Amino acid sequence: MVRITDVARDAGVSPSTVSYVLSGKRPISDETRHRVEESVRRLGYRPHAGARALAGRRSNVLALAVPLRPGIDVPVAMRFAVSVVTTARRHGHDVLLLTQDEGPEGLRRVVDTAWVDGLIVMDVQLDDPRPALLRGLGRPSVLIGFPADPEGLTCVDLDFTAAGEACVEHLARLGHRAVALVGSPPEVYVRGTAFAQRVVRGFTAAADRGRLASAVHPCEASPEAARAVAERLLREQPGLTGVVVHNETVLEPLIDAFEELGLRVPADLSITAICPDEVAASLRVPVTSIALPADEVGTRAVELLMRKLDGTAVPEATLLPPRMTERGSTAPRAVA
Amino acid sequence: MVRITDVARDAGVSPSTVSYVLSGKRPISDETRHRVEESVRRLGYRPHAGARALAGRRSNVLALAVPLRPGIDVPVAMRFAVSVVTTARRHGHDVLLLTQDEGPEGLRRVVDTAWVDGLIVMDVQLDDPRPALLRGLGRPSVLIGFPADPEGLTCVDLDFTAAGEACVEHLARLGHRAVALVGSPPEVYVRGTAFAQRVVRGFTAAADRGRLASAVHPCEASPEAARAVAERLLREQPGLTGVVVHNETVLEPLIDAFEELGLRVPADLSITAICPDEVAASLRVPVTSIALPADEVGTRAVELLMRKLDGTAVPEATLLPPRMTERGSTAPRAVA
DNA sequence: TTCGCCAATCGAAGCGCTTCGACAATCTTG
DNA sequence: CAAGATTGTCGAAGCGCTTCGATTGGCGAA
Repeated sequence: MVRITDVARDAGVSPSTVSYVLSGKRPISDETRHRVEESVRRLGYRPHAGARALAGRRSNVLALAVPLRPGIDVPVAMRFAVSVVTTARRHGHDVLLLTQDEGPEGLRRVVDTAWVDGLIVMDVQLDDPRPALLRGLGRPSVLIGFPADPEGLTCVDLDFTAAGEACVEHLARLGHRAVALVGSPPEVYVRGTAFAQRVVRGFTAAADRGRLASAVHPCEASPEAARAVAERLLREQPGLTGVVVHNETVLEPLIDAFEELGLRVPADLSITAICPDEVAASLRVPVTSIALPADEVGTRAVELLMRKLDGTAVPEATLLPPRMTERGSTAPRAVA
Repeated sequence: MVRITDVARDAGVSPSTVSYVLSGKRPISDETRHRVEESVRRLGYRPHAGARALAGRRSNVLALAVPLRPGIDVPVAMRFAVSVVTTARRHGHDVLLLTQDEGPEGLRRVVDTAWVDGLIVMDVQLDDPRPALLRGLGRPSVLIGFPADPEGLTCVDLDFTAAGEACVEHLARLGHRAVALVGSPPEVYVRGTAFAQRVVRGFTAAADRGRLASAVHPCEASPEAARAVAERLLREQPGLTGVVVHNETVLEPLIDAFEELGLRVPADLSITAICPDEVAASLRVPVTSIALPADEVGTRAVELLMRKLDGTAVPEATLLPPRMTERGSTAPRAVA
């Protein structure tokens, strides 16, 4: 193993000079710097991470807590993780992978042992125990998703309110005058993630603003429930021509139900969804949708964390703007 | 932060005694040990990971290189990663996540900086540049999958030969006398992963042994290719009643094609596959299949690595036995 | 010419831990 | 009952790096 003293001897300088060349924390003359850099290259010197962490009080490692719970969209989670790793590397950091099954204790452990400089916690739920822990941990952290009380934390997520709005506005622009939201199962609104409510809020606000008739229907994750909701929608809202779906599992059965009830998509009924692109694109009728921008969320989370590590103040909430992909499940309202 | 000297003072012993209590590397009297353990608990002492890595020349961290390349089954890869982390934790190790985009250099970096004690590399291909690198790295490593030349390396994978055999034997047991293998796209056999060939070998060997008529057909990953293969099979092998599919993307179109050609599954034709359980189970006709046992592969990889870290010799190749899940796509051969 | 100043570099002191050799104290054994 | 072996503990020396204060030499100002 090549040590800093080996480089120093090779370059004819002291170890501290080598350190300063590498860190740039003190001015070094061009000539010396070049000589040191050349020695580093030639000897293939790589600072010992443990020694560096010990002396410098910085490990250049981030912890990433990934979710396991059922209901998680695995490819999305993975894309997110990859973008975190990639961005962290660009900032000279490595990523320690934590899974849920060690529980919140795992977070405390990697902080207490000084393994990590900061933490990124994915899939934060409304009733999550981790935010409270993070507040007391004394290390910078960034959350993906919003807990019940985001006070004093840094959170990143898709702007679900804006997503709900964007769906309605898209339909309104196409001339639709009566819209409905098919949402998540009822229990999600009670104790689940905050984003469900935010979609409802955006949906309703945009509909009211545009003077569209609107209705919201939670929906269980079963084909039967989808069928029931479809029938109910047509019964209760006769002029309905636009539907927003925020429940990927019922998307397909819902479309089937509508077509069996005699409505063609998009000729008679326009549908937009908030769901992963893969789901929207792989349906029999590809659906115009807004996806969770996993790459962007990951990148932003790391960048926010880096700024916190630098001591810079960052906003508590970062909401990423929704981006809609049109896929042909929406069309201008047919004039009767 | 609580240091080892704090614990030592609290327990009335020297720091080295605390260290020996924690590591168990020297005998300590019961009485002293209990006093130290009590102090550790009360003060919430957690050894500084960097200091430990520096002094002990062991970081207790593993690197896990996850694949990104298209064609990877993400949920399977994720389950694998999770099982690696979980098992590593059980052995007191953490896991550093490496992605492909830093290239093989990333492996060298984490080894040179002494971040990791060992490496686990997923998704090893026949022409992979990493095995050569690993050989020269001077740290224990375990590969998932087999490179062209596994000499001197430790590799784990599903026993694809046995999987091919198991499929044929299952069909033979049901009375089928003529079977065909629909395999991966031709290019996979040329420069892809080694497992494709191994399936063919097992398939052929078992068929010959059981005196079944057999044929092997590579197949492109398109519905049209599936259709073409289906037609060709029926034309060239008139008595065919059993098909083994090792190509998840054409599984569905293939079944459609057979049914359109007038063959019912499983009444007229039995089908078994080697593919992820999710794929096999979610088809219109759930398919009897053999899956890659992701959890088991991950666990085994870590355990092998731990043994190498302990200096124990381990086998170069570990082949996990296939496990078949019956799902109703296979039936006894109808007697004409 | 002398003084102070700044830039560039060095030396030494730690960071918190493990480990090695030493040393009492206790226990065997002939 | 002395000599040696064993057991339990301590002190000190690092592990490889960063960082702080000190030092040096060259400079312009007095």
